[in-house]
Amino acid sequence: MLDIKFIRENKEIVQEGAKKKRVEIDIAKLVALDDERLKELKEIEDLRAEVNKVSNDIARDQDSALKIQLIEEMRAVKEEIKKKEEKLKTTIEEWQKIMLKIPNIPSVDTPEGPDDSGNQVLRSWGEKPQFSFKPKEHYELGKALKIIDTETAAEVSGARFAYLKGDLVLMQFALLQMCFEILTNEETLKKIAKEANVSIDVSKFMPVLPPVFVRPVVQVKMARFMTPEEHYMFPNDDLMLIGSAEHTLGSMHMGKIFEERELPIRYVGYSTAFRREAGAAGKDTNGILRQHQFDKLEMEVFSLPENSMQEQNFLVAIQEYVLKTLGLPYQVVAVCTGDMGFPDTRQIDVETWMPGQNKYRETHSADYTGGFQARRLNTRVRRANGKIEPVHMNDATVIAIGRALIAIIENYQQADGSIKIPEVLRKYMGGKEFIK
RNA sequence: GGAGGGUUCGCCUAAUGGUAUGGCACUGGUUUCGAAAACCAGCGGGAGAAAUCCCUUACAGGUUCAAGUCCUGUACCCUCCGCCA
Repeated sequence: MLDIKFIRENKEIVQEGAKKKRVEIDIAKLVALDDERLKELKEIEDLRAEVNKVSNDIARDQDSALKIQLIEEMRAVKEEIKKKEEKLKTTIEEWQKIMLKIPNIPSVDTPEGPDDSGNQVLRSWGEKPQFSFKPKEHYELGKALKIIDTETAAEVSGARFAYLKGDLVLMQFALLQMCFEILTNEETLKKIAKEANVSIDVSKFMPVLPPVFVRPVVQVKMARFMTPEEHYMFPNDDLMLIGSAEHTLGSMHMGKIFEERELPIRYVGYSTAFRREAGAAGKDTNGILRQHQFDKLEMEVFSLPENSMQEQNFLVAIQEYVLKTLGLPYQVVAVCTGDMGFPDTRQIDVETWMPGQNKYRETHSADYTGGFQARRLNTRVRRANGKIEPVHMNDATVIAIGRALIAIIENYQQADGSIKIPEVLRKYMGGKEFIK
């Protein structure tokens, strides 16, 4: 949610931002409603002030005749307040409906475009591996090696589920181990920040295992409830499954006011993500690229507004470091206005090279939402000068297991169909060199 | 799932239905060579240039001129029972 004051003072910017994001909004109507809201609020507050004052008089007053008269009067005033409150409630409801539909404004360096065709490659890293044979896709290799079984999963659970088996399972935990070591080592983080030219204080990340269920009202505050049909809903329990650890990490500090010196706060959370993939019918149906269920390690950072853009750069640098460590070629992409998330002001994706598909595929995302989510969550910071404002929030993938495994399988495949295990992972896998 | 108890500032805590108390911690200041101690001030949120006003005792309603306090519902926490990895 944007600040209503900001909206009132920057109508054109807000309108233009929404247009770039391909979202339709009616600012004029919102402002008119807001005028109404403020007027009604003022009237009610004045009446309340009167009641408060007179009630005090009643408590003090000795003259019982006067008392009875005042009580009579206040009864009438109370009726009036009630009526006005009814009206205000309707006004606020309508006001809120529009407010929730106003997207965050794209940063100035966000490229403009209608959809993912407008995304801009910022840089790329790594040599694409050369093969003396035609590289295969992950699901062919995975099936032959008996480490990915989608057929059994289809019978048991349906499409877009999989059994991961054997060494691939060990590799998942190896990846997690490796990433946790990076994110909890201050020296490594300092090195990453320095190389990326990021000038913020780095500290360790606090590891978290968050709940995978979330209340829908909280999801609304995270601005991740724009498309309810993409989530698994449990109406009997008023719960839904999270689509990312972000949803229960970002909401950890609802209603909290941080002191300036407490920030930044950095979390790394591990959870399973659940997605219905509604509207993705027929897309990426083979293998484990697009699953209803996958595990993911996610970073969530609460920071001061002036540091938060740097913070996003830091998070992207970490993503790049992870991929470099694994020896996987990638490109960093500035996601354009028409493709970026509703609450994002700047979105950076990292796409990793997938030789089997002969293209880059999204493996990481870094969402900078500014104070947009924080305003809805009411997560704020008290500055040194006493002023209170929303914190800024960043959320970014460390590693999405399914897609990382695909990248490793396809990049490290051998002529005989085996998979060479990246050296950095071997120490977590009993020293093994190949999956075969 | 059943029974009972609870929820007031970061922590603790007070409040015959009469308009949220005090302490600790914290922040700033005085003092000090510096610190500790002591003393002074601030310390739930919002609007406002300010005066001031409104809101705030888990949340949502209700009764009342007036609700932390009475009533109803919900959430969460604790204890015990049941079930359970």
